[in-house]
Amino acid sequence: MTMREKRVTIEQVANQAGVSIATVSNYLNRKYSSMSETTKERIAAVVQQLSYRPNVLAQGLKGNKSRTIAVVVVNIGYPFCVSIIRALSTIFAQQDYRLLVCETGEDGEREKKILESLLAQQVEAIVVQATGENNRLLGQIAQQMPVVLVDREYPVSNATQVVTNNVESSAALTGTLFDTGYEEVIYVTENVNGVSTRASRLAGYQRACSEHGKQPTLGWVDRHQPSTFASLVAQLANRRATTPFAIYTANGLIMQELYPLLNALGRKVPMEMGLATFDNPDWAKLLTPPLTAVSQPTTEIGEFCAHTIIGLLKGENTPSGSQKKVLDSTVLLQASTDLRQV
Amino acid sequence: MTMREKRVTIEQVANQAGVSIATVSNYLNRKYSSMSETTKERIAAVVQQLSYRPNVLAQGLKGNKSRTIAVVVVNIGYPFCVSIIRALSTIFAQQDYRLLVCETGEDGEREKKILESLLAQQVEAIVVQATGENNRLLGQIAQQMPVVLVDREYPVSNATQVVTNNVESSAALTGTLFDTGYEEVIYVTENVNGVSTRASRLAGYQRACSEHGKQPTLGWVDRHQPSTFASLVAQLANRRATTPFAIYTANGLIMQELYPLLNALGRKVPMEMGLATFDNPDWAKLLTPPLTAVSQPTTEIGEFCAHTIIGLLKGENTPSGSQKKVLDSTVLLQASTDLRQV
DNA sequence: TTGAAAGCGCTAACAA
DNA sequence: TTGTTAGCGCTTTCAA
Repeated sequence: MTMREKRVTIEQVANQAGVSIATVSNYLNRKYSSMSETTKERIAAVVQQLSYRPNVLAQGLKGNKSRTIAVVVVNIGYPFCVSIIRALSTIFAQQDYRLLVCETGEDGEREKKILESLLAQQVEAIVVQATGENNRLLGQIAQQMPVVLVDREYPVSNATQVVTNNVESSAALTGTLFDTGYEEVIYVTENVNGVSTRASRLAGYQRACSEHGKQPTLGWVDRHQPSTFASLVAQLANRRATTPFAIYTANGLIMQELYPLLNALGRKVPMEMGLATFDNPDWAKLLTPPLTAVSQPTTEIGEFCAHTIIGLLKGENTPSGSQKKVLDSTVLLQASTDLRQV
Repeated sequence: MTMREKRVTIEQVANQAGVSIATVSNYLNRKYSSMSETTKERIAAVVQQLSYRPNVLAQGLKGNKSRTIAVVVVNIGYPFCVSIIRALSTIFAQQDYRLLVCETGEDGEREKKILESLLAQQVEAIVVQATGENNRLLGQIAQQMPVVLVDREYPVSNATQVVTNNVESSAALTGTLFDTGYEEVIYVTENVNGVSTRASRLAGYQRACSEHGKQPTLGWVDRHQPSTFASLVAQLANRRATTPFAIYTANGLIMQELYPLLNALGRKVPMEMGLATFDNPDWAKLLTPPLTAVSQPTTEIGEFCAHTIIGLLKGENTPSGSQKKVLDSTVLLQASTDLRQV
């Protein structure tokens, strides 16, 4: 490939159209207020012919506007993140904003690097599913541009928060499991580790337990250590098969790991063992029986973030202090926790 | 939030450090060849103190380098695309390149807009899972920067192609199903519609049929029209249960839609009905029984694209003409097509 | 109705 | 070893 063929510039357009650079610029920015039809047409023709496109970098340098928004998530592959990214991408594309996608891998250092790089990149706003290790930095950034914390809550001044009602929906699911007839609900989670969603879901579970006069039972796993799953399941294997219990996992990824192992136990679902998970991965309805889940309104979350930012960006009205939006998840009961069935 | 606080510029750093702008620039670009320790230290201190970060837009304007790569996929949510994006993102992040993610939704017009916008954005390279409707435009772009066509093959001059051996792996899977003992393999696909992967997988299926002296049976569905799935399954319901047949879907998304309907038929899998799919979605192993699948080396594909681009970008050695790389998929046999089992 | 000219923040010759 | 200067391509006053 023959690289670096000189790109067409506004100057060439101006020359060829026989007008000044400024006039072309005005034309491009639709400042037609007073511009002869002939000029317009002439410029249009040349733009067409040269297939000229203004250099976004140059435009940005002048006005400090990059027309770029960044989204920073823990893992680009998580269904939750994918869904958020899709929503943002769709809306921003319509508004002629570009979307920069970054991934922290739950690593605070990496997150810091990313945020600094975004600053250098002159992005106009940031949506971030934060690790919680850079709250101060995020606060500073939020003084310069819109920052939206999504999914996880942290004390960051000037940032907008968009979260779901984790405590309530977790409690609702747990309560339903007890009401359905499970004597015991075993909650399987990762180390909370400062992550607000994990803390909230756990709290919701615990609240429901105490409300139902039940003892909480926790199973701890680490997704990066398969042995933690194995030993949890080994414990379960030793149980008497008399009282039916339910397994409730704190997110879909845990269930994804755990499920094959649970299956190998040979316990009948849902009669001997109920199965439920937070998150509603697209495979939940493919399992036999289909899996009870808490479905988060991911598309709405993404859309809300996008609209918030667009609002902030055009209306220069700057709502000081932090805003917080809570969206509601839905409990989807399926056969995997239905004790009434045959 | 108090927007638009003046950002720190190189000039302020220079002033405060008592040196010239050029010296700061040299320092930033590690052109230490001859620079006194004191100067270095002084600049370092000021950079630190002001937490200065060079404006990427300005840097880019000068050298026409945006340090941005774009990836254009059909759908950000498809597991195949997610996997590619992740690989690209990881590698480019390491090299301090940013990744712009765009989505065409299989729409040629939208793809065209995106490509033009990327051109304006001065991206340095493009990875694209193309629709096939902008081959000429892609060819032109490929004269200015590296263009990698991924997944789908089209006649685009100067572009690198990265694909998998769709024909062979599809034939291999089909052949295995026949060998296993299924009298008939029903291939379920979407309209080929000019998409090379669909054509190849279909061709592979047909080849295997003829090699085994079997009649091909095609089921056509449209993912945007649920009724097509329903009517396909209705046909299957009328079959006598005597001869075992297998269903082989052209991709994971089709299987995802089809599976619940097939399940409702009540046919025993794998004895009365075998199930297999192209793609290896992460839920394949969660089904009962686990699903036979053709696993594409998505991570390798992404990595190959990334390395190709990085090579092209630094080594200005310009390999003229198109290159083509074929990576091999793997057939993963699971219980869903295992007729030997009890 | 149009154009000249001054930057935006940075890099890279070339001088000193 | 460091500084001066001329742009990169565009927007935006301010004049003409």
